[in-house]
Amino acid sequence: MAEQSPPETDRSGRDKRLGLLIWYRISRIYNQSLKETGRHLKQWSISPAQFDALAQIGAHGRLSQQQLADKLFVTKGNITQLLSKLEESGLVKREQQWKTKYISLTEAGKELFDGAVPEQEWFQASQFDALDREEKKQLLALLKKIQH
Amino acid sequence: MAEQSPPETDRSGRDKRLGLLIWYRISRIYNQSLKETGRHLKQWSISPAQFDALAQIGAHGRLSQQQLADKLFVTKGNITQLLSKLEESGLVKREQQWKTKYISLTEAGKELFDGAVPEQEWFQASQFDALDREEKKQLLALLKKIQH
DNA sequence: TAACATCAGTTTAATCCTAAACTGATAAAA
DNA sequence: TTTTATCAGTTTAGGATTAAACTGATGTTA
Repeated sequence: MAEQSPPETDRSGRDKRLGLLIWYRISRIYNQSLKETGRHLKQWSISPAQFDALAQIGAHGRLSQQQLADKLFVTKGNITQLLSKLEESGLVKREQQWKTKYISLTEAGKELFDGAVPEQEWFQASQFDALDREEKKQLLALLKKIQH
Repeated sequence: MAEQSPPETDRSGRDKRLGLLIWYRISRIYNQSLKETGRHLKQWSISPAQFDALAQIGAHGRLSQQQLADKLFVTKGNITQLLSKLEESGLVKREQQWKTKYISLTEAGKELFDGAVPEQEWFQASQFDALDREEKKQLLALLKKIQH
Protein backbone atom coordinates (compact mmCIF):
# COMPACT_ATOMS: atom_id res chain seq x y z
CA MET A 1 0.00 0.00 0.00
CA ALA A 2 2.57 2.45 1.09
CA GLU A 3 4.76 1.62 -1.90
CA GLN A 4 2.02 2.44 -4.36
CA SER A 5 0.96 5.83 -3.05
CA PRO A 6 2.97 8.79 -4.38
CA PRO A 7 5.46 10.35 -1.95
CA GLU A 8 3.07 13.10 -0.90
CA THR A 9 5.14 14.76 1.78
CA ASP A 10 8.18 14.74 -0.44
CA ARG A 11 6.32 16.28 -3.33
CA SER A 12 4.77 19.04 -1.29
CA GLY A 13 8.18 19.70 0.21
CA ARG A 14 9.65 20.17 -3.24
CA ASP A 15 6.74 22.33 -4.23
CA LYS A 16 7.30 24.50 -1.22
CA ARG A 17 10.92 24.96 -2.18
CA LEU A 18 9.94 25.89 -5.73
CA GLY A 19 7.37 28.39 -4.50
CA LEU A 20 9.90 29.98 -2.20
CA LEU A 21 12.47 30.28 -4.95
CA ILE A 22 9.87 31.99 -7.12
CA TRP A 23 9.06 34.41 -4.34
CA TYR A 24 12.69 35.38 -3.81
CA ARG A 25 13.23 35.82 -7.55
CA ILE A 26 10.21 38.04 -7.93
CA SER A 27 11.24 40.06 -4.95
CA ARG A 28 14.71 40.65 -6.35
CA ILE A 29 13.54 41.41 -9.85
CA TYR A 30 11.01 43.88 -8.54
CA ASN A 31 13.42 45.71 -6.28
CA GLN A 32 16.20 45.82 -8.83
CA SER A 33 13.89 47.06 -11.51
CA LEU A 34 12.50 49.70 -9.20
CA LYS A 35 15.96 50.95 -8.40
CA GLU A 36 16.95 51.19 -12.04
CA THR A 37 13.67 52.89 -12.81
CA GLY A 38 14.47 55.47 -10.17
CA ARG A 39 17.88 56.12 -11.67
CA HIS A 40 16.43 56.47 -15.13
CA LEU A 41 13.75 58.90 -13.96
CA LYS A 42 16.26 61.23 -12.35
CA GLN A 43 16.71 63.03 -15.65
CA TRP A 44 13.19 64.42 -15.14
CA SER A 45 13.63 64.87 -11.39
CA ILE A 46 10.69 62.65 -10.50
CA SER A 47 10.36 59.43 -8.52
CA PRO A 48 8.82 56.15 -9.69
CA ALA A 49 5.72 56.83 -7.60
CA GLN A 50 5.34 60.28 -9.11
CA PHE A 51 5.83 58.86 -12.57
CA ASP A 52 3.09 56.28 -12.05
CA ALA A 53 0.72 58.97 -10.86
CA LEU A 54 1.50 61.25 -13.81
CA ALA A 55 1.08 58.37 -16.26
CA GLN A 56 -2.34 57.53 -14.86
CA ILE A 57 -3.54 61.12 -14.75
CA GLY A 58 -2.20 61.77 -18.23
CA ALA A 59 -3.85 58.64 -19.61
CA HIS A 60 -7.24 59.09 -17.95
CA GLY A 61 -7.63 62.83 -17.76
CA ARG A 62 -9.80 64.02 -14.88
CA LEU A 63 -9.65 61.64 -11.93
CA SER A 64 -10.71 61.97 -8.33
CA GLN A 65 -8.08 61.24 -5.71
CA GLN A 66 -9.85 58.08 -4.65
CA GLN A 67 -9.99 56.83 -8.22
CA LEU A 68 -6.29 57.47 -8.61
CA ALA A 69 -5.59 55.62 -5.37
CA ASP A 70 -7.54 52.63 -6.68
CA LYS A 71 -5.70 52.60 -9.98
CA LEU A 72 -2.33 52.73 -8.26
CA PHE A 73 -3.31 50.24 -5.52
CA VAL A 74 -2.29 52.59 -2.72
CA THR A 75 -4.16 54.35 0.07
CA LYS A 76 -5.82 57.72 -0.30
CA GLY A 77 -3.53 59.02 2.42
CA ASN A 78 -0.60 58.26 0.19
CA ILE A 79 -2.26 60.07 -2.72
CA THR A 80 -2.80 63.19 -0.64
CA GLN A 81 0.90 63.42 0.05
CA LEU A 82 2.00 62.40 -3.43
CA LEU A 83 -0.20 65.07 -4.98
CA SER A 84 0.98 67.77 -2.61
CA LYS A 85 4.45 67.38 -4.05
CA LEU A 86 3.30 67.14 -7.66
CA GLU A 87 1.19 70.24 -7.13
CA GLU A 88 4.14 72.07 -5.59
CA SER A 89 6.23 71.16 -8.62
CA GLY A 90 3.46 72.59 -10.80
CA LEU A 91 2.81 69.33 -12.63
CA VAL A 92 -0.80 68.69 -11.58
CA LYS A 93 -3.71 70.79 -10.40
CA ARG A 94 -6.63 69.97 -8.14
CA GLU A 95 -10.10 71.38 -8.61
CA GLN A 96 -12.71 70.86 -5.95
CA GLN A 97 -16.23 70.07 -7.12
CA TRP A 98 -18.76 69.28 -4.47
CA LYS A 99 -16.81 67.19 -2.01
CA THR A 100 -14.56 65.65 -4.63
CA LYS A 101 -11.22 66.97 -5.85
CA TYR A 102 -10.52 66.32 -9.51
CA ILE A 103 -6.94 66.07 -10.61
CA SER A 104 -5.49 66.90 -14.00
CA LEU A 105 -2.15 67.76 -15.56
CA THR A 106 -0.98 71.36 -15.87
CA GLU A 107 0.74 72.50 -19.07
CA ALA A 108 4.10 71.66 -17.51
CA GLY A 109 2.69 68.30 -16.49
CA LYS A 110 1.52 67.54 -20.01
CA GLU A 111 4.91 68.48 -21.39
CA LEU A 112 6.65 66.16 -18.97
CA PHE A 113 4.09 63.47 -19.72
CA ASP A 114 4.71 63.69 -23.47
CA GLY A 115 8.46 63.70 -23.01
CA ALA A 116 8.94 61.18 -20.25
CA VAL A 117 6.21 58.57 -20.53
CA PRO A 118 7.08 56.99 -23.90
CA GLU A 119 10.77 56.86 -23.12
CA GLN A 120 10.26 55.59 -19.60
CA GLU A 121 7.83 52.92 -20.72
CA TRP A 122 10.30 51.81 -23.32
CA PHE A 123 12.98 51.60 -20.65
CA GLN A 124 10.69 49.73 -18.30
CA ALA A 125 9.72 47.21 -20.95
CA SER A 126 13.31 46.76 -22.08
CA GLN A 127 14.18 45.19 -18.75
CA PHE A 128 12.55 42.03 -20.02
CA ASP A 129 14.33 41.92 -23.34
CA ALA A 130 16.28 38.84 -22.32
CA LEU A 131 13.05 37.04 -23.19
CA ASP A 132 11.77 36.68 -26.73
CA ARG A 133 8.20 37.41 -27.65
CA GLU A 134 6.98 33.86 -27.05
CA GLU A 135 8.59 33.69 -23.63
CA LYS A 136 7.09 37.01 -22.64
CA LYS A 137 3.66 35.72 -23.52
CA GLN A 138 4.26 32.59 -21.47
CA LEU A 139 5.52 34.58 -18.52
CA LEU A 140 2.57 36.92 -18.63
CA ALA A 141 0.15 33.99 -18.76
CA LEU A 142 1.79 32.37 -15.74
CA LEU A 143 1.75 35.62 -13.78
CA LYS A 144 -1.91 36.11 -14.58
CA LYS A 145 -2.67 32.64 -13.35
CA ILE A 146 -1.09 33.39 -9.98
CA GLN A 147 -3.70 36.03 -9.29
CA HIS A 148 -6.41 33.57 -10.37
CA MET B 1 10.77 44.48 -50.52
CA ALA B 2 8.71 46.16 -47.92
CA GLU B 3 6.14 43.40 -48.07
CA GLN B 4 8.71 40.75 -47.30
CA SER B 5 10.43 42.36 -44.32
CA PRO B 6 8.73 41.81 -40.99
CA PRO B 7 6.82 44.77 -39.55
CA GLU B 8 9.67 45.81 -37.29
CA THR B 9 8.21 48.89 -35.69
CA ASP B 10 4.93 47.13 -35.11
CA ARG B 11 6.61 44.15 -33.50
CA SER B 12 8.73 46.19 -31.16
CA GLY B 13 5.64 48.18 -30.24
CA ARG B 14 3.85 45.00 -29.30
CA ASP B 15 6.89 43.81 -27.42
CA LYS B 16 6.97 47.03 -25.48
CA ARG B 17 3.35 46.54 -24.51
CA LEU B 18 4.03 42.98 -23.42
CA GLY B 19 7.02 44.06 -21.38
CA LEU B 20 4.99 46.75 -19.69
CA LEU B 21 2.19 44.37 -18.85
CA ILE B 22 4.71 42.02 -17.29
CA TRP B 23 6.14 44.84 -15.23
CA TYR B 24 2.75 45.86 -13.89
CA ARG B 25 1.85 42.26 -13.07
CA ILE B 26 5.07 41.65 -11.21
CA SER B 27 4.65 44.87 -9.34
CA ARG B 28 1.14 43.96 -8.24
CA ILE B 29 1.97 40.41 -7.32
CA TYR B 30 4.94 41.54 -5.28
CA ASN B 31 3.06 44.22 -3.39
CA GLN B 32 0.03 42.07 -2.75
CA SER B 33 2.14 39.19 -1.57
CA LEU B 34 4.15 41.48 0.68
CA LYS B 35 0.99 42.82 2.25
CA GLU B 36 -0.41 39.37 2.92
CA THR B 37 2.93 38.29 4.29
CA GLY B 38 2.80 41.19 6.70
CA ARG B 39 -0.66 40.20 7.85
CA HIS B 40 0.38 36.63 8.34
CA LEU B 41 3.47 37.59 10.34
CA LYS B 42 1.48 39.68 12.80
CA GLN B 43 0.86 36.59 14.92
CA TRP B 44 4.55 36.73 15.84
CA SER B 45 4.64 40.55 16.00
CA ILE B 46 7.36 40.88 13.40
CA SER B 47 7.53 42.59 10.01
CA PRO B 48 8.50 41.01 6.67
CA ALA B 49 11.89 42.71 6.82
CA GLN B 50 12.51 41.40 10.32
CA PHE B 51 11.42 37.93 9.27
CA ASP B 52 13.85 37.91 6.36
CA ALA B 53 16.67 38.96 8.64
CA LEU B 54 15.83 36.30 11.23
CA ALA B 55 15.56 33.63 8.56
CA GLN B 56 19.01 34.48 7.21
CA ILE B 57 20.64 34.65 10.61
CA GLY B 58 18.97 31.44 11.69
CA ALA B 59 20.02 29.64 8.54
CA HIS B 60 23.61 30.85 8.45
CA GLY B 61 24.48 31.25 12.09
CA ARG B 62 27.14 33.88 12.77
CA LEU B 63 27.07 36.64 10.19
CA SER B 64 28.63 40.08 10.07
CA GLN B 65 26.27 42.98 9.43
CA GLN B 66 27.76 43.57 6.02
CA GLN B 67 27.27 39.93 5.06
CA LEU B 68 23.67 40.10 6.14
CA ALA B 69 23.16 43.29 4.12
CA ASP B 70 24.53 41.52 1.05
CA LYS B 71 22.29 38.51 1.52
CA LEU B 72 19.23 40.70 1.89
CA PHE B 73 20.22 43.12 -0.90
CA VAL B 74 19.86 46.17 1.30
CA THR B 75 22.28 48.80 2.60
CA LYS B 76 24.29 48.41 5.76
CA GLY B 77 22.57 51.51 7.11
CA ASN B 78 19.31 49.67 6.88
CA ILE B 79 20.78 46.68 8.72
CA THR B 80 21.98 48.86 11.57
CA GLN B 81 18.44 50.06 12.15
CA LEU B 82 16.79 46.71 11.58
CA LEU B 83 19.11 45.05 14.09
CA SER B 84 18.58 47.74 16.71
CA LYS B 85 14.94 46.76 16.84
CA LEU B 86 15.57 43.03 16.76
CA GLU B 87 18.11 43.47 19.55
CA GLU B 88 15.62 45.52 21.56
CA SER B 89 13.07 42.75 21.16
CA GLY B 90 15.68 40.33 22.44
CA LEU B 91 15.70 38.19 19.30
CA VAL B 92 19.30 38.70 18.17
CA LYS B 93 22.57 39.61 19.82
CA ARG B 94 25.65 41.38 18.46
CA GLU B 95 29.19 40.53 19.50
CA GLN B 96 32.03 42.75 18.44
CA GLN B 97 35.23 41.03 17.35
CA TRP B 98 37.97 43.24 16.02
CA LYS B 99 36.11 45.78 13.96
CA THR B 100 33.34 43.42 12.94
CA LYS B 101 30.08 42.77 14.75
CA TYR B 102 28.84 39.23 14.51
CA ILE B 103 25.13 38.62 14.77
CA SER B 104 23.39 35.52 16.06
CA LEU B 105 20.01 34.51 17.43
CA THR B 106 19.27 34.58 21.15
CA GLU B 107 17.31 31.76 22.74
CA ALA B 108 14.10 33.70 22.15
CA GLY B 109 15.21 34.29 18.58
CA LYS B 110 15.81 30.59 18.01
CA GLU B 111 12.43 29.76 19.44
CA LEU B 112 10.72 32.22 17.14
CA PHE B 113 12.82 30.95 14.25
CA ASP B 114 11.78 27.34 14.85
CA GLY B 115 8.14 28.29 15.25
CA ALA B 116 7.69 30.91 12.58
CA VAL B 117 10.03 30.07 9.72
CA PRO B 118 8.58 26.75 8.53
CA GLU B 119 5.02 28.00 8.76
CA GLN B 120 5.79 31.33 7.15
CA GLU B 121 7.73 29.71 4.33
CA TRP B 122 4.86 27.39 3.72
CA PHE B 123 2.50 30.35 3.59
CA GLN B 124 4.82 32.26 1.29
CA ALA B 125 5.15 29.36 -1.10
CA SER B 126 1.41 28.65 -1.04
CA GLN B 127 0.77 31.95 -2.78
CA PHE B 128 1.85 30.28 -5.99
CA ASP B 129 -0.32 27.21 -5.61
CA ALA B 130 -2.51 28.27 -8.50
CA LEU B 131 0.36 26.86 -10.58
CA ASP B 132 1.16 23.17 -10.80
CA ARG B 133 4.67 21.86 -10.41
CA GLU B 134 5.51 22.06 -14.11
CA GLU B 135 4.29 25.63 -14.37
CA LYS B 136 6.29 26.65 -11.35
CA LYS B 137 9.42 25.26 -12.95
CA GLN B 138 8.66 27.14 -16.15
CA LEU B 139 8.02 30.38 -14.28
CA LEU B 140 11.21 30.05 -12.29
CA ALA B 141 13.20 29.42 -15.47
CA LEU B 142 11.75 32.50 -17.13
CA LEU B 143 12.41 34.66 -14.08
CA LYS B 144 16.00 33.44 -13.95
CA LYS B 145 16.44 34.33 -17.58
CA ILE B 146 15.36 37.91 -16.94
CA GLN B 147 18.32 38.46 -14.68
CA HIS B 148 20.53 36.88 -17.36
C1' DT C 1 -35.35 70.37 11.47
C1' DA C 2 -32.21 67.71 14.40
C1' DA C 3 -29.53 63.56 14.61
C1' DC C 4 -27.01 60.43 12.28
C1' DA C 5 -24.51 58.06 8.54
C1' DT C 6 -21.48 58.28 4.76
C1' DC C 7 -17.83 59.56 2.14
C1' DA C 8 -13.51 62.39 0.12
C1' DG C 9 -9.74 63.96 1.60
C1' DT C 10 -6.22 65.20 5.41
C1' DT C 11 -3.31 64.40 9.26
C1' DT C 12 -0.34 61.83 12.29
C1' DA C 13 2.72 58.43 13.87
C1' DA C 14 5.00 54.61 12.56
C1' DT C 15 7.91 51.43 9.49
C1' DC C 16 11.18 50.55 5.88
C1' DC C 17 14.48 52.02 3.01
C1' DT C 18 18.30 54.88 0.73
C1' DA C 19 22.35 57.91 -0.04
C1' DA C 20 25.80 60.32 1.88
C1' DA C 21 28.49 61.96 5.50
C1' DC C 22 30.71 60.51 9.56
C1' DT C 23 33.44 57.64 13.30
C1' DG C 24 36.86 54.81 14.73
C1' DA C 25 39.76 50.95 14.18
C1' DT C 26 43.07 48.31 11.39
C1' DA C 27 46.57 47.97 8.03
C1' DA C 28 49.94 49.68 4.72
C1' DA C 29 53.31 52.81 3.02
C1' DA C 30 56.26 56.77 3.40
C1' DT D 1 56.83 56.11 13.18
C1' DT D 2 53.76 59.20 11.16
C1' DT D 3 50.54 59.48 7.51
C1' DT D 4 47.22 57.60 4.64
C1' DA D 5 43.91 54.31 2.94
C1' DT D 6 40.45 51.14 3.85
C1' DC D 7 36.67 49.19 5.89
C1' DA D 8 32.56 48.00 9.39
C1' DG D 9 29.24 50.10 11.29
C1' DT D 10 26.44 54.45 12.67
C1' DT D 11 24.04 58.61 11.98
C1' DT D 12 21.16 61.83 9.60
C1' DA D 13 17.91 63.61 6.49
C1' DG D 14 14.58 62.46 3.53
C1' DG D 15 11.19 59.67 0.52
C1' DA D 16 7.37 56.22 0.14
C1' DT D 17 4.05 53.98 2.31
C1' DT D 18 0.41 52.39 5.73
C1' DA D 19 -3.26 52.31 9.30
C1' DA D 20 -6.06 54.79 11.96
C1' DA D 21 -7.99 58.86 13.70
C1' DC D 22 -9.84 63.11 12.23
C1' DT D 23 -12.45 67.00 9.44
C1' DG D 24 -16.06 68.70 6.98
C1' DA D 25 -19.51 68.39 3.58
C1' DT D 26 -23.58 65.86 1.81
C1' DG D 27 -27.59 63.04 2.37
C1' DT D 28 -31.06 60.46 5.03
C1' DT D 29 -34.34 59.68 8.38
C1' DA D 30 -36.96 60.33 12.48
